[in-house]
Amino acid sequence: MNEENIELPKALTAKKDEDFSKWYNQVLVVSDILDKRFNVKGCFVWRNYGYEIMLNIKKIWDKMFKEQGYQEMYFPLLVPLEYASMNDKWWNSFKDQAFYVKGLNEKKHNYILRPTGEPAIYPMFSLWIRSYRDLPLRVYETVSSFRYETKHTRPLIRDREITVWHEIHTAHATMEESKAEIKNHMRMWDKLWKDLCLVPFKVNKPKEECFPGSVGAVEYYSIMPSGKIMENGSCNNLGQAYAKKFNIKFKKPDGTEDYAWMTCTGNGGRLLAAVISVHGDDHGLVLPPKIAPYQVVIVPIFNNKTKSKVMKVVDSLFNDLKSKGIRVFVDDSDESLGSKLYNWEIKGVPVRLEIGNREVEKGEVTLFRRDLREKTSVKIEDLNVEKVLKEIEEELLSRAQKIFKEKIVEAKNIDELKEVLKDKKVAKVHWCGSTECSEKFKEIEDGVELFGTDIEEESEGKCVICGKKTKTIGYVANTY
RNA sequence: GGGGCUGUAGGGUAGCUUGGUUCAUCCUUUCUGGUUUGGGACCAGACGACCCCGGUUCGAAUCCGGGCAGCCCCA
Repeated sequence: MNEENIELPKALTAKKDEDFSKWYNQVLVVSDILDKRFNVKGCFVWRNYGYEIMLNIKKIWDKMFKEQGYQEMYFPLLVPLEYASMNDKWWNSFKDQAFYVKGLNEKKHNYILRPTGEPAIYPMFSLWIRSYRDLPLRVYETVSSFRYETKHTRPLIRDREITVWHEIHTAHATMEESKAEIKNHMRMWDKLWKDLCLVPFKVNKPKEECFPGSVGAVEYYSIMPSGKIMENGSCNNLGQAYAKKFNIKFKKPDGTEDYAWMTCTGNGGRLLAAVISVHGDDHGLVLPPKIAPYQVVIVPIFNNKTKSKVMKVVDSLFNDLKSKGIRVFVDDSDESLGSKLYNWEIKGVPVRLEIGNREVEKGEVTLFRRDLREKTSVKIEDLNVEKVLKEIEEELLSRAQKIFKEKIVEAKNIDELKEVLKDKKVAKVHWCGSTECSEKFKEIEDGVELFGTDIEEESEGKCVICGKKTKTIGYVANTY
C-alpha cells in the first residue's frame, strides 16, 4: 500500500504554509465546522461544532452589547424596494449585488434580501425618533445579509449569505456624541479581538472606499497567512447623510429641528475565518479558550481490569472542572485511543488530559497543550486548568502579535513596494492622499489596493507614487 | 474584470486521449459479528457512485452544447 498517495478522509493533508487555500478548505471540513455541499453558490451549512464556536463568539458580543445598553431588535430580511432606493448613493452601490424577490403572483420584484441593515432599519428610525428625548437610539441585531457575489466565493470569507452577522445602528443628537459612540465601538472590538487572541489592523478607510454617503470609517483588518488582508468590521461615521435620506429628524429643546447624527458597525463569520487562519496549524484548529466548545477533553485510557479504577479518578476530575465553570468533556467512546487523540487535536481543543492506569498509580494526569503540542505530567493536586487556559491565551496572542509585526514592512518606492507584496506582506508607505495615486496602487496588481491610512502615526515623507511631500502613512496589500 | 481547470459511493481516486467484456478500479468511511484499546487497531462479511438538461451515435462516465456547483491563476 502506497500511503503517500492516499488521502485519508479525516486527515489534514495540506500544509498551511505551502498551500493556504487548500489547507483552509480542508480544515473547515475535517474539523466539522461546516459543510459546503449545499448547491447554492456562496452558501454553506454550519455544522454543530463550527456553529457552537461561532455562537460562543456571538455570546461575547451579546454580553458586551447588553452591558453597554444596546437594545437587541430584529428587522425583516425582506426589504421593499422603495426603502432600498431612499438613499440613492447607497442603492447605486448595492443594486447590482442584491437578490431580487417576488411572490409567485406578483408581476414585479418588489423586494430585495437585505445586503446591509440600513434600508430595513432607518425607515423605522424615522418613525421612532421625534424628539431629542428619543435619542440616543442604540440598537443591534444578529441576522444574515445577502449579496449576489459574482466573484469567487469562499466559506466565511466571501459568501452570498453572510450568516451570524451582527450590526449596531445608532442615532444621536450631536456630532460629538456620535464620535464618542464610534470610540465605544472600537473599545468593544478591541476587547472582542483580544478574547479571540487576535490583533486587529486598524486603519482610516480612504474616503472613496467608505460606506456610500458616510463621513468616514475606521476599518478593522485581519492579516491572513496568505499575505492578503481581510476587512473585518468597520466603524462607520454616517454623519447626517443617512438621516437626511431617510428623514430621521428630531425636535431640539429649543424647538428647532435637526437631523440625527448616526453611526453603524458590524461583523460576522469573518471573525471565525481569522481565528482559524491565524491560530490553526498543520494539525488542525487551535481554538482560543474563550470560544472553544470544549476547553478541556479528558481521555480515559483503560482495559477491563483498570476501567473502574481509572473512571473513578476521571469522574471526580470531571466534576471538579465542571464545578469551576470549565467546559469539559469526557471521551470514553469505543474508538481507538489514537483516533480520539487525532480527533480532538484536529478540533483544536486547548487542553487534553489523559488519564490511564499509569497516571492513577502516580496520582498524576498527562496534560497536552494544543498550542504547543506538548505533553507534561502534572500531579492531580497541582492541576490548575484555569491557569493553563490563561497561558494558552497569552501564547496565542503573543504569536498573533509576532505575525502582525512581521507582516508589515516599510517600502520607500514602487520597487520596494512590489518586493513586499511578492513576499506576501503588507507595505507601509507614504501617500499624498490623492485619488489619482490611490488608483495607481490598484494598477500594480489586481487585488492590490491602498486600503487605509494609519489612525495615529504621521511622519515626513514623499508619496511613493507621485513623490509629493506628505505626512500621511498608508498601507498597501492584496485584499480578499 | 479577464483567463484556466474540475465534477465518478459519505470522503479521496482509477477509467475519459482512441465511445463497446469494467452493468465502473482502489483506498477510506459507514453497517454486522468477533477480537482489541498508552498516538489514526485487526479479521471476516455487507451497503454505497458516473452533477443536471439536451445533442451526436446502433451504443456515452468517455465526444459536443448549455446549466449548476467547486477550485486555481493573473501586470
